[in-house]
Amino acid sequence: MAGARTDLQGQRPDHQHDPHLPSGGRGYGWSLDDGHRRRSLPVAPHLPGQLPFFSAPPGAGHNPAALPEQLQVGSIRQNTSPGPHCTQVFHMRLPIRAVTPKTEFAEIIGWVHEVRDLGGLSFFLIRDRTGIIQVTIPKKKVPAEVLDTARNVSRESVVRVRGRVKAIEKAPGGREIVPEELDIISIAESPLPLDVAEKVPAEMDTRIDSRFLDVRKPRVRAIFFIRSMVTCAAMEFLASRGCINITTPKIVAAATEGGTELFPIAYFEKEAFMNQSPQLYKQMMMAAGFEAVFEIGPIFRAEEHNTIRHLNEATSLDVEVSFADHNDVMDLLEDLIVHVYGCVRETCADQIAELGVDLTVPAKPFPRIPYTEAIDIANRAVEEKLSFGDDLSPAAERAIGDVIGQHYFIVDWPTDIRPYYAMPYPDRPEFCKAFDLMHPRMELSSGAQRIHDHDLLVARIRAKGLSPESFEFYLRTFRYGMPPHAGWGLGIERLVMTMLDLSNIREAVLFPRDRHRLMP
RNA sequence: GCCCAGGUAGUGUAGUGGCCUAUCAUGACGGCCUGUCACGCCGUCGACACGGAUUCGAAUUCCGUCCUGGGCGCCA
Repeated sequence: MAGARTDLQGQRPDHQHDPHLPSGGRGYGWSLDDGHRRRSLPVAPHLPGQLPFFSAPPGAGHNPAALPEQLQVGSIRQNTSPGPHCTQVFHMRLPIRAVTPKTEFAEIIGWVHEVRDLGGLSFFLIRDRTGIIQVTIPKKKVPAEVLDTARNVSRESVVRVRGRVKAIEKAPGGREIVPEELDIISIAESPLPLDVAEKVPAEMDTRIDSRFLDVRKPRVRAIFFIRSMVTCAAMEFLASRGCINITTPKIVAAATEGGTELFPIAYFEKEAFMNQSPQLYKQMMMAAGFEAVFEIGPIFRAEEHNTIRHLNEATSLDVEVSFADHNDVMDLLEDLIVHVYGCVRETCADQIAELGVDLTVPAKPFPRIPYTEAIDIANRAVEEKLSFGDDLSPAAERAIGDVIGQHYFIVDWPTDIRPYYAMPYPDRPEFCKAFDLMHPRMELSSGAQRIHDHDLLVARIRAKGLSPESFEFYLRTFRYGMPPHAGWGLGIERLVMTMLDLSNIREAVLFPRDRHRLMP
């Protein structure tokens, strides 16, 4: 490992700082093992259990006790566990956000966000995922090595800065570091494939080509921090409601539901497909007696669509609950949406501010509009009139969304345009207990009470022109005691997209898979 | 699958037959500058997707290829 040392670090006398790696057994080369540094560093910047950058800012009135009861589930909101966003897992350096005007001395590691050279004075903005800090270099006052390194550093290089913190009104965050040491840990090539400082915009295509750089932008990173909170909050919420977290196969034998196109793959000597939905498997877990399950996982659709709201690989949050009907699971879905919005609002204030969105928690209950009424509303607004049995066009969805102006359900769909497993109303079988959850912009989720009667299910499969034989692995679970059940599937990307008012669904996924893109 | 729009320095753009060895911004490089915060100023560098055609002359028109964006369809 010692041989790996490069001349970038050559001038540094302190061997314990070798950034090249975890020297054997003791963890990180940067661990705070030097007596002097231990003394000079501020008191532990990480309060136990604190989420350094997800916690609400001081004075923001973070008071879980004041929240409506339905929002007070679990620990994420209350910051009692480190959680997935905690920066304090490693102690190689101080997270930039933890450097305050009161900090005396700090060592930070981050990316060079911007450089402004004023001649005798130059400013470096150093960024990590917690924030940005200004490093000020008065050329006549810093060591010659620092000056030398500062001359050679390029934007987006990773640098280590160690120095005294000064409280300066004029500096961003009211503080800056004057370096005693400055090392280039990893030099960035130039020019950059896109401008991380966001002075010049980049097209989505360029951005995805260099997604690792694109997500360095604080604005883009904020989307994914929030997405993380969305899924964490949803999981926590569902667990609190007694749902069991399951995973189901993504490689399946047959086109199980008809309808959407599947991606074929080679599975040894057999043909197989990428699964379009966990639907059949989560229903099978009702037969297994799990009573309530959820899964967050990928789904694959081989449709050649080319729109800002479709992906060929998406993330679905699927829920299935026994001894429940469509109304019960709509209530659950509504509660989940409100909970997730609430969690994001409470814990991601910085990210919301970064994105400049107005994130209001939707009010319960969401209106439940029968399909026939939805058609009427749409027909008052759109040119292309819909008739009974038509699915809603994107224009119709938007027209209804404009009228309703908030999240809403469309209920009581014609049985013919819903999947075979949707439960028809016994007294009017042309309608079924299916629903869609709509955001004013688009569909977020669809679900239904399912058919739990074997023979009725077989009849419905036949009526759809499908063959019950190819569903035997599924149908047999209905012959040994299948409870009544209901459930839904929710598109995570669409949830994030509508929550943050993103113009393109690709913004809500790190590495989108669409009609043309397979890399990176 | 159908339709529409597009491809110009690393990035984002202007440019609809000669005014273009191509505009502006950002960037990189060099120089000046001690409180910037999209720092400022001076200078330099860097591009017309590919192939063919029309024309005295093509970034610009036409044809083909490749690539891209979007709408619709499709999408429980």
